[in-house]
Amino acid sequence: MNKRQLQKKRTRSLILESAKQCFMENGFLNTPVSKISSHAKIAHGTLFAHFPTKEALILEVITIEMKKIGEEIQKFAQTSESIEEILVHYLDFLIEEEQFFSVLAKERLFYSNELKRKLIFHESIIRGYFHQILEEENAQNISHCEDITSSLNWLFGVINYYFGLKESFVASGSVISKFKDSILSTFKKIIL
Amino acid sequence: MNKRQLQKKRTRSLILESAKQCFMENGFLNTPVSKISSHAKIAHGTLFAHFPTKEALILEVITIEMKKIGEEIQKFAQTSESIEEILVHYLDFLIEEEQFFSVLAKERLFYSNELKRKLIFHESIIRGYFHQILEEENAQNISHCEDITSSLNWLFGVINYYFGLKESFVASGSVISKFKDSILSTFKKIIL
DNA sequence: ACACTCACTGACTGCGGAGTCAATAAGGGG
DNA sequence: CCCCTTATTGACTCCGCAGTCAGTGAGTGT
Repeated sequence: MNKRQLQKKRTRSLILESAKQCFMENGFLNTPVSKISSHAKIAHGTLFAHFPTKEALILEVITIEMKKIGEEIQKFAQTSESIEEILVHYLDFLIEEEQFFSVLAKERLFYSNELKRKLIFHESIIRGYFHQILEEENAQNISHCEDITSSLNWLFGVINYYFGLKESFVASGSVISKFKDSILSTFKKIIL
Repeated sequence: MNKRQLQKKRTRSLILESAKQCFMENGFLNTPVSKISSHAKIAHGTLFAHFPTKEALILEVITIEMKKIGEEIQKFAQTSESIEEILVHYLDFLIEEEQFFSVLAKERLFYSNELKRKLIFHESIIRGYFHQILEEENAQNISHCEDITSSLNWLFGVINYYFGLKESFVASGSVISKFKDSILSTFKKIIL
């Protein structure tokens, strides 16, 4: 890879980093492209040489992040024995990336259909892991969850609720870590 | 009231009706003021003679709707004996006004702080009824809900989740009515 | 009948922000 | 060293939309 290609690649990842930073601070919709470019210390037009539209940039940022989650989840889905264990891991992961996810939770309902489909696709992978383990535990009589899908709706429902109203629940810091124990114990009630 | 005052009042309520209609179709944020005025068959400027800003109009529409809910809830809070009964009533009410509430659920996280506070205030009234009844049932050993507040977070969480992803869950018709039974049975598990 | 008030009109202004493009300069191939 | 390629630049265009305001005509009070 020669100097030019290297430079281009560096600029691209610089844009992606700056974008993620800005998006986490102000949300996707409230971040003008100009803010990202000034944050990355590049010209406004440069950004459009790398990404045809703002939408494409958002899509890329989210795709990258989702890929990371997918890998992370897969990792601890394989090493976790029980539904409780995998849920703990999942919540810990959300806590780590809470800034990003809370923005996502707040704005997801506004995105284009392509973006929505992408999000749903990734969420369905995560749901898949939970689903599978719950089925296994049902079979082993560890849990007795008649309707796994709707139980997971409750789970993702609260999580999104906490993310969405984060500011009402905590002045600063993580909402999920504040309610982690409560989430765990209530979810157990639902699946038992 | 003379002709003029009457006319003004009529125009005002015409605007409010049209606004609610347009908002339900396209959401608050994606409805330009021009669409509301053309729907109401009045001039663009007329709207601003009645409401100083678009924000004020949204606030008014939501306030009116919230008032209705408050009254409705109060009515059946007084006549309902058990938490299950009041929840059924509440869900039925949401089903009736689902179009409006699903838009609200999707966009609530984007509103100005004043609007958010207003929504939270109204929601807290509803929560209050549920809270009170749950405390009473706890006292009578009908339910055993250690953490009422967080149980209600789960409840409002799923409801918002279903509203937000409505289109993914049902092609047309009401999401809440589809999941009503599941919501009731799961909530019972949580509070018992 | 006359003057005045006021709801209503719609063309106009201002603004924020997405996307464009001719110009520039640095890199690479011969 | 020269010419071609290409990443970068930032001023500019375009667009949608919120909010304005001088003008109009019907309503009102005397």
